[in-house]
Amino acid sequence: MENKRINGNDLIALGYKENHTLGAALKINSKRHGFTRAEMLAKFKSVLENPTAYTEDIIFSVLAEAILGQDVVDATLIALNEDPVEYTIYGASGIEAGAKEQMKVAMKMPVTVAGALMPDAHQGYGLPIGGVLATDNAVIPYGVGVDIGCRMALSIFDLPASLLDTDAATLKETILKHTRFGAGNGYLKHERVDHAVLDNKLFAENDLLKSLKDKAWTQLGSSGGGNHFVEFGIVEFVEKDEVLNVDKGLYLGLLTHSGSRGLGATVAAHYTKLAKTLCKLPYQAQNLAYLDLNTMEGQEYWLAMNLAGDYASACHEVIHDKIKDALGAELLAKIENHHNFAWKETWNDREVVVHRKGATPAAKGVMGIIPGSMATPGFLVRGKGEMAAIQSASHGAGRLMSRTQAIKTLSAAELKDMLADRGITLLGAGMDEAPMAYKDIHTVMASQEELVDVVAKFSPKIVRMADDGSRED
DNA sequence: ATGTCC
Repeated sequence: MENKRINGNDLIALGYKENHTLGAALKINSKRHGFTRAEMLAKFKSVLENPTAYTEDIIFSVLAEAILGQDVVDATLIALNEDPVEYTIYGASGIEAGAKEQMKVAMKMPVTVAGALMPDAHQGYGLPIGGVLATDNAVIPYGVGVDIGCRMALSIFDLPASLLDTDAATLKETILKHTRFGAGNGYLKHERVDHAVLDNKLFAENDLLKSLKDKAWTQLGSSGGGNHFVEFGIVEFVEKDEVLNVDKGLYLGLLTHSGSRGLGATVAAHYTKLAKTLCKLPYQAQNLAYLDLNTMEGQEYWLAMNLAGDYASACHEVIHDKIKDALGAELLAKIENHHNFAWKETWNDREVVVHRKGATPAAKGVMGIIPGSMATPGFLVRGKGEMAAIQSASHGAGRLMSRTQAIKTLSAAELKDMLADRGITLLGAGMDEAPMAYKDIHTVMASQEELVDVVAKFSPKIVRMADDGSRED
């Protein structure tokens, strides 16, 4: 406690305003410069009270200048509205305060038309994960998320789910052979496959994308890390679905979760930085910097975002095709959806840009997939087109604890027992992906009954994720 | 999420 790191709240308590001076002070504090916490707090108080005395100070001049100029700078910033637009929260009691605070800031943005918070929401950069935001002709790179086009795909095969018992070894080998995980990982030249997405003319027209094309090729059909997975499981239809034309029964399914790999990450980083230089917002809203779609930069991002989305889709397609061919299976149905993306949609008779950052599109009749965790079911759903939710639903159960907290507190033995108990084979994965680190999917689903109907249940049985070394097999 | 800071 004595030497605890000084944070924004400590500075606000000293009288600092929540603007760029806070950032300048925290940046200085990050080095501490040999001062104790108490000495540093006294310094910060003194600089705030008499900034002119510090304009030549080797450490504090940057802060002093920021304080002296703050009124001028604040006047040049794009102002937030005083009153946030009202928005609906689903499953509010299970959502951390930080996510709601972030949403409130987003609702004060001058371009904001409407918003909604999904029941799996938690804090992110700018817009919370599980946040849906409709804007007027503007796109927020951090409203889409850093993994542009992160998405789900489910293949339902014409094979009985009993193969998971009778042919488990073959299925396990098939996943291991045809998937690749880990940050930065991809395929060697002779292992690569081709896909029409690589012929997109943007790879020749946009300099940034040109520089990323080769990496995109090497990573085509790979899965990456974090919460991404490829898994076999049981697809359960309790009754026939007339639209999909799938009979009641238990089928072998392949479910994948991944995004646009290095390509999307680089696009996101580039345009977030660009948006921040073009769109100067108050401190609390800096990560919500937006690009006007009537500008060249806005158009460029829109096209690059769509390419990253197509690329993410292609990655899933490659994985599903390889595995379907290896099994010699036929497809009964295939369902897929982005859950980190922005779309032009009509909301209450108005054209808006809908950002879904960790949210499943759920327009009336639109199908989507909401995964649980490695050891809990996911759901094939059909949207109800609820306008209060901007036609969206959650993109999963949502994290209950941070990755670091999960690795520090959860028991690997407990996870092992749970997997054995449920008959689940886990390949790779770290403790941060243990089911105990996630909210209860059933509670989350109950919170969004107005948003989606459940069509089928998916129970994971053979799960592959990136290995981060925090768990022994 | 991301070769986890060009």
